[in-house]
Amino acid sequence: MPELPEVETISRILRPKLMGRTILSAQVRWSGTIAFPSVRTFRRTIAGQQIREVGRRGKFLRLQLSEYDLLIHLRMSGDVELREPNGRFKLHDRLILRLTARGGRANVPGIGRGPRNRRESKSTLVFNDTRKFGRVWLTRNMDEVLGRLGPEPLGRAFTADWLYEGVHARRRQLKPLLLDQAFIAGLGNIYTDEALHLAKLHPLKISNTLSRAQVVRLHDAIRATLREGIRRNGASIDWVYRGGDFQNHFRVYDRAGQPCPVCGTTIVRLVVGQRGTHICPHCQRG
DNA sequence: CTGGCTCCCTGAATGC
DNA sequence: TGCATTCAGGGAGCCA
Repeated sequence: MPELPEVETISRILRPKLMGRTILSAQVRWSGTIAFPSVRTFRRTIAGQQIREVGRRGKFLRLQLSEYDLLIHLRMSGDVELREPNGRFKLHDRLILRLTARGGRANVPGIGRGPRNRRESKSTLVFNDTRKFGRVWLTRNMDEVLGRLGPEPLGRAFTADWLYEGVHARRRQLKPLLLDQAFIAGLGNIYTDEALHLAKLHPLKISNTLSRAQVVRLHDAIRATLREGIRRNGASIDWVYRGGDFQNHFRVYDRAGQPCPVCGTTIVRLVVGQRGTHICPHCQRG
């Protein structure tokens, strides 16, 4: 399931391929995909928009367009890929954007100028999402979608001091707090379990009981885990395959019954905040 | 403020 | 073998 490192990987792959291209038209194959605006308005508005920048905020993929932002949340099973148009769909394709060739000029009916150039190598940007949880927004004011997100854990604002203040301003179980996108943006189930194990902290520990040293460990662990995830191009599990390798280096996630890489104790799976949670009962004592 | 629960949805795993 | 049931998971929304 795409978390910060997976979305970052997708963003880095797409960025050089998409920059400067213009969206010719949109085909919405499942209307529920479009969170905002209406499908009708979405289709009309996005045509003719040029892709100016590709980036990420939390787990959102962001395509900065001429006048709008296209925000994509992959949730569980979403994937975005550039595909050469062959007229065929894949199962679970939800949204298809027709693009000009790299550096190509817009040729939108009613907007573009000049005759259609059939030799142009056009592409399609496809949002494929098995479980239909993913959503897409097209907005002039992205803060309406992203405004409540917490800081980027790999950004400058995310310091050990900030984290200490944050966990002590609340009284919450550690894991649900780390998963709360309004607290920190980008952590999901995998990286939270991995970071807590690296920091030797129990997921049920109450946030405002953390010592200074524990907060520093947690801060370092979050950053180290996310950086390793990005370095390995994310984790490739479920139906989303990105060529990532991090799934082969999990310390605890999805490893119940197997030995802890640190101490050899058998890893246990429990449920915390309705989420499957994996810990080493020796390294992460409550 | 906090946590628990449900819902959305599909495919893999499990049960009979 | 085949059909039915269960479960996972990100985030919104609801309730206590």
